[in-house]
Amino acid sequence: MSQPISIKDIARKFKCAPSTISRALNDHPAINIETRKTIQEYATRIGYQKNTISLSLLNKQSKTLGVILPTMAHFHESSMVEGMEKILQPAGYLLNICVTNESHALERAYMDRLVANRVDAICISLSQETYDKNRNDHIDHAISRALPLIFMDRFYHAQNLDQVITDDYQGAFLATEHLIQMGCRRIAHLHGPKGITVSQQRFKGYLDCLQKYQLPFYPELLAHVSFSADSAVEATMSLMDHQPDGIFGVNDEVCFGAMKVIREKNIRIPEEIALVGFDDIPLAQFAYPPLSSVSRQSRKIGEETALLFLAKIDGQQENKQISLEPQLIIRESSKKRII
Amino acid sequence: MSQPISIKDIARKFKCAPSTISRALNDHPAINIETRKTIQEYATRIGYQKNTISLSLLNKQSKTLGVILPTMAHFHESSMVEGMEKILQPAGYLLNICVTNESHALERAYMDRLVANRVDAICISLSQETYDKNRNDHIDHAISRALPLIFMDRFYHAQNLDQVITDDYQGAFLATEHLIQMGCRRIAHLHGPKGITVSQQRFKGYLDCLQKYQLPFYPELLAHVSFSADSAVEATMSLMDHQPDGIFGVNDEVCFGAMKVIREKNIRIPEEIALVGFDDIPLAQFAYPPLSSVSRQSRKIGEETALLFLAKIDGQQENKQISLEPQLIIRESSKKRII
DNA sequence: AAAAATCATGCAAACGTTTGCATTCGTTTG
DNA sequence: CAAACGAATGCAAACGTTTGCATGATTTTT
Repeated sequence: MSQPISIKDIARKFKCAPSTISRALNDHPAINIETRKTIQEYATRIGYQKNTISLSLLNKQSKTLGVILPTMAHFHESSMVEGMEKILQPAGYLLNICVTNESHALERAYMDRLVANRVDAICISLSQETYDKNRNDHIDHAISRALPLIFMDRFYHAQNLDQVITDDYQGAFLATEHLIQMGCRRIAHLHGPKGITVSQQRFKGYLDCLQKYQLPFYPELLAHVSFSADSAVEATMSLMDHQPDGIFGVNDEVCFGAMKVIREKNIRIPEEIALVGFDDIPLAQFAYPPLSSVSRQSRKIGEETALLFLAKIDGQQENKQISLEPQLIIRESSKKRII
Repeated sequence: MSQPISIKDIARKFKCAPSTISRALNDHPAINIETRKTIQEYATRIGYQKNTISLSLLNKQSKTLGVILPTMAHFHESSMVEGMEKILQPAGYLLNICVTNESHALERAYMDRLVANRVDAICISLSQETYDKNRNDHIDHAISRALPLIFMDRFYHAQNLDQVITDDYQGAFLATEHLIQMGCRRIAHLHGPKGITVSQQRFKGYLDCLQKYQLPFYPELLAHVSFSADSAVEATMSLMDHQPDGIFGVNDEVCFGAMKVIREKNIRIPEEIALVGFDDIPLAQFAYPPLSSVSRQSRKIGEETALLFLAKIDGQQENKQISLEPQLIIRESSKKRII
């Protein structure tokens, strides 16, 4: 494997100092304009490519961001990444993307690696295990080394840190309220994985909304699922024994699972059971019937995170908490009456 | 922002040479066992983290892979990434993920940046524009600098390069054959974006299968879509004028779009029109009716790509072309008769 | 007691690039 | 003619780590 060409190689060719080559390539006015041209031409011709590693070492910045995500399988996460790239590519940043698979150990390992790699910041969506075990040493560690750390998507309890999240509580409240307004009185909830803040917040929004409208909360109308459609099948079956007239799902995928079960039981949607999901994935409107959902502007979370980072390295001192407003998108799956 | 602690800082503390610290931290037997322990303890206590950048510079390897993708929005791509991570994380590699949005210019820019960053290899899924414009200089350039380059998912015409792809042709053939065996005689095809090899291969598989079974190809039963469900709506409407009795979609999303149109026209699936998609996304089985699809083992593409890379840096010389066998998953959407 | 072996540590170069401060010219100015 | 100036280039240090070789100190062997 041939070594890449370095500035020193070029210097040897021109019988001059590496500093001259460096300046010539950077169009430094101190270098004779003719010399500059000649060197630049030669460099492009032989395909010289600057070694950014040495630059990172020198300037103590890698122009790279670490991104730690629990998973990438859902539309939500990949949209966030796309949003980040959209802002950060023009700014010259690369992304180191790490998928923890909700494992605390992996999250830790990746965190260490990113720190060792001297990324300019870490954007993290905490893993479920980190919540469960409540082990935050790696987080505190990162904070203590003054490495910009931005919590993305999933809330971290500590006050006053940089966070970009959606108001899940508000979104869940909107969804539940809508079902109530459509006439539902026995609203079931497909509850996300325990311990995950996202699940808890959505459950809380659902609960508080029931209370506001003085509807009782029936524990038998609660079923736990993971975030997959698959997991919703069994959960929904168990719900069916208790005659719900509406279902609020922790995300759209589980609603797809629920709808399948409901259809197979020949129960009509939305007449007998209305449904609202969360995330507004692109396929939501192609469900049968089209699925109402709460959009949380996944792409925008990524964009805002990127912008927050840029502001931060631009000298902005105070930490910022950005909460994006969710939007209720109403489709057939919840239209029990004309609105 | 406090500077991270370096080996030199520790050396100063212990009034010894940096080399001693380095060896101590790496558990080098030449260093007194007691000294080693003391230094290691001190290092962990003050939170020393090795600077991998300097190591990369020294060892001429960054332990990082560049991954260039046209998009991340689909299950297929994020699964590939997850597959890569699964293999590469234990091997100590990080991923630099770049989304080109199918733009040639961005692909070029990212390529340069990754080369400048001295990634150990680049895994690329070519952008549509690169195919369209047939501009491969950046590719040839990378190849000429002996940087391991692995084509992932999308085929590159040059022979004898490293490639990990699915046999799209074969998958399309299987899907079409299945529709024929189910009794379809007027099979429409929702053709993917022009110029993309994936689209072309699937179209070719469809065509050749029709021919094998001596069925005529009706140009009016061809409609072009992007990869989104949305784009399939209009396309399917236009098809409906020509009474297809089966549809083979370039991916699952477009089939969701098609199914919505068909349902709204009160045409029965699969009795009047049978459908088969491609990718076998997790929601396919939750379509109404459950969608038959060709699985292309997205995750496995990522895993194989990672393994190919590992073999490569392990000294394997010859290039390898890996083609993964697609699998037809039969569900309700195509079951016109009992099988 | 001298030679040899063992142990622990230090020196310095290397990786590729940038940059403040010389240095070496040749030219202009008083 | 000397002093000052300007242009073009070179020197060397710096970033953080590793590693072959040398050095010095102690112990073992003959």
